[in-house]
Amino acid sequence: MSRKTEKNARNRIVDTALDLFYRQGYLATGINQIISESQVAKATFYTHFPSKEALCIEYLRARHILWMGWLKESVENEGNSRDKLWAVFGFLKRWMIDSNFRGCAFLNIASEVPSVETEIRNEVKKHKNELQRFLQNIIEEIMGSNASSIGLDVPHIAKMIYVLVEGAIVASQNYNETWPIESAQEAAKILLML
Amino acid sequence: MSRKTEKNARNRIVDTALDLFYRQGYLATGINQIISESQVAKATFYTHFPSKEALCIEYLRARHILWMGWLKESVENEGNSRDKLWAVFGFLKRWMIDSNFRGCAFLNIASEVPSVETEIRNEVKKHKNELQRFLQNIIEEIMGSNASSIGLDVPHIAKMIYVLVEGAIVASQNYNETWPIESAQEAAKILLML
Amino acid sequence: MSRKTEKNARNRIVDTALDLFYRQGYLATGINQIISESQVAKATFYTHFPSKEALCIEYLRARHILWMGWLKESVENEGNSRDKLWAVFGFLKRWMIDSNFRGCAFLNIASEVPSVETEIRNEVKKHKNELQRFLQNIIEEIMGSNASSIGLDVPHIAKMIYVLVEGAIVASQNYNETWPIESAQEAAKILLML
Amino acid sequence: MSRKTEKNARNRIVDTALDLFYRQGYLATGINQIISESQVAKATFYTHFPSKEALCIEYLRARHILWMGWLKESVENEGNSRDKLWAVFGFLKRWMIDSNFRGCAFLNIASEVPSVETEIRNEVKKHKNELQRFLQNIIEEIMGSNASSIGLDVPHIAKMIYVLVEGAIVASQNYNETWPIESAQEAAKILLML
DNA sequence: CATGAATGAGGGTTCATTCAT
DNA sequence: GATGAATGAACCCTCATTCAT
Repeated sequence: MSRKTEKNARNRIVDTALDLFYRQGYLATGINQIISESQVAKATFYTHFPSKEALCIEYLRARHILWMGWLKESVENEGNSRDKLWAVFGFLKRWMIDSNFRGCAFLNIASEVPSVETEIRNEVKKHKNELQRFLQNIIEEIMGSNASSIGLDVPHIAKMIYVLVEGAIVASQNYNETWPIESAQEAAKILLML
Repeated sequence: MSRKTEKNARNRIVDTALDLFYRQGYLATGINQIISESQVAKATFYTHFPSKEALCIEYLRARHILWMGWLKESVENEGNSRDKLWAVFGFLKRWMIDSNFRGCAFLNIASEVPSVETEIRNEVKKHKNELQRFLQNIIEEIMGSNASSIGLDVPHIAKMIYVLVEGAIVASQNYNETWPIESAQEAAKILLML
Repeated sequence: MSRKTEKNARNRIVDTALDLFYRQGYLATGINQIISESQVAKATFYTHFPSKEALCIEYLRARHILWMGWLKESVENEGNSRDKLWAVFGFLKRWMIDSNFRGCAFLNIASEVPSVETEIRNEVKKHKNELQRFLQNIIEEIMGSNASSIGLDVPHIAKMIYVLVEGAIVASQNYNETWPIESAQEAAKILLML
Repeated sequence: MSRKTEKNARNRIVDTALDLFYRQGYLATGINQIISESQVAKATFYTHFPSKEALCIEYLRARHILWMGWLKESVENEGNSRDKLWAVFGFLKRWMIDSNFRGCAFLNIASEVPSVETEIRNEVKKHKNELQRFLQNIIEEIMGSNASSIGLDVPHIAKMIYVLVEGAIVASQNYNETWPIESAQEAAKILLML
């Protein structure tokens, strides 16, 4: 009894999308491949999802839960708040390697779907908002609630760290190497030593 | 006399690709649209380019020259080396706004083409290498050749700045806002104040 | 109510292939013509056949059944085993005339598809194997199980007759005349009179 | 100095056609491949040949000279007229093996071009006529001018041998084996032992 | 004599979606 | 809830041929 067939059709479809949309890209993945790998009839697909775009939304939501889960797991055993931040970069490195440097599912979709006013792009923003909140919480733990001596407060620093994280991901994706993540980590270290 | 029709077929095709591949994406843009907007017969396209992918290579090379030109223009009137770096961020803001926050043509293509061992992805790497060199030259001017007091040398800092720039571009693209570029600029200021 | 439209799409496609692939040739017949004469949408074709080559396989199998049916019909009313063989040549003549001397569907395809290790060429071989078996059975009936006085046994003679039949078909096809079939029949008569 | 480039354009084109039309087939070989392998510009091709079909005619004529040359060479050292006939079958075997069992260039073209009233098909017939004449001459040498005891004269027997040769070629082509040529030879032996 | 650019028509194939059952 | 058949539009690419130079 395979892992896929013991689930219902809808779950199999989403699981397949999680794999194919991420690895091959959204546009490069056809409905035919999805239904074929999901072992689902074509019409069955359309009883569960009104369109390919609807599946994409579902994909992004599932991916969000998955990835944020990985992220949170990676810090939950760290007592020290600074260690949490370093754990984030450690996670990024492991994740990029494990995913064959495919990069961020959400930024990738944003590249494929230029139109901003779409539900897809909205999901991307929601994901990045939560990533920012997550990072800001850690920064807040590190810095305390008081602003730094040179006038930089938590939200400012958090945004810089967030930008570093994004740059680390896309640069690592481009080069198939992890040094950008290490550079970002070093930069974060400096920025927080204020 | 339109700007396009006074050129020859090949140039019209590349110009159209510069527009469409960037705005709509590589996969979302069909050969049919390209030849129709280039006012060129289908077979004419294929006398100039062996495949859509070959045009993509040409597109990336033309885009590289174009964008690096913009980048270099933006700093050439700055005498001070620090001002050059701030001019870079100024350029990024203007560019993102003017391009409707479509982001980096090269990173977008890298998202659409997951396979690393392709000529396309190679062009992306080459572009980013030159961007890194450009930034490193400015950092070198700023820092001088001597390493910073806390042991960070030019290449290290340059990589951090590069990662910040990448993060600024993709985050700005995602949010359709310029604050990530400003955050990156602030972070760069701190990193270079060592 | 036309003969074609009362059947389902798949049958209409195969029927059309039976006609066009045979009359015009495999390469000279495009998918567009097939779907147009089958009254079928292009995508419908590809729900039934993964490729043009797959239809070709189907065509060869259908043609095999058809042609072997004609061949067997032509001898089934002959009591005498020698008469059966002469009936074969009689059939060849009628068939070549009725088919406008287009010749053997299988040999024609073999001429169009040089690569031997293809499923298409394999179907050709299978057809010719069965034709050989059919002829050998008749030869066996004629000669009995005992070898001829000059040492030629059934399989040897059967192969000669088979080669004669092939030569009769292609020579008749080339000249648009039936005399090669008559020459082959005469030769067979001599070979079996041993 | 390669063998091809020392010749003029026209010869290079015909040489390329001799190779490609034979190996790949007429329809499967495009003008582009021919001009590319001939190292000739497209327009140069059309200054020498009004159409692809015209090149095909030229190809068939060149092939005719080539193949008949091989055939005649194979018998010219045989003193005995019977040995000449056996030499023909010996040649067929060597030729089929050397040509990778691609078979008769003329019959192959006849399969690809069903329309009988074409110059192409006419060239095929002319070639086969000469092959028949060649065989008949040998048969005549063997049998003398007097008819056989059972009333078969030279033209009759020659046609049978011709049909056997055709069958030997196409059957050998189909199976990628030489036994049909040997079967034809054995049959010829019997037919001539009258 | 030779040429690269240009062409309309068509090649085989896949797209996301809808339908009747 | 699930299905296979059917679809029009579009996919990338190649065909044999002609043209201006």
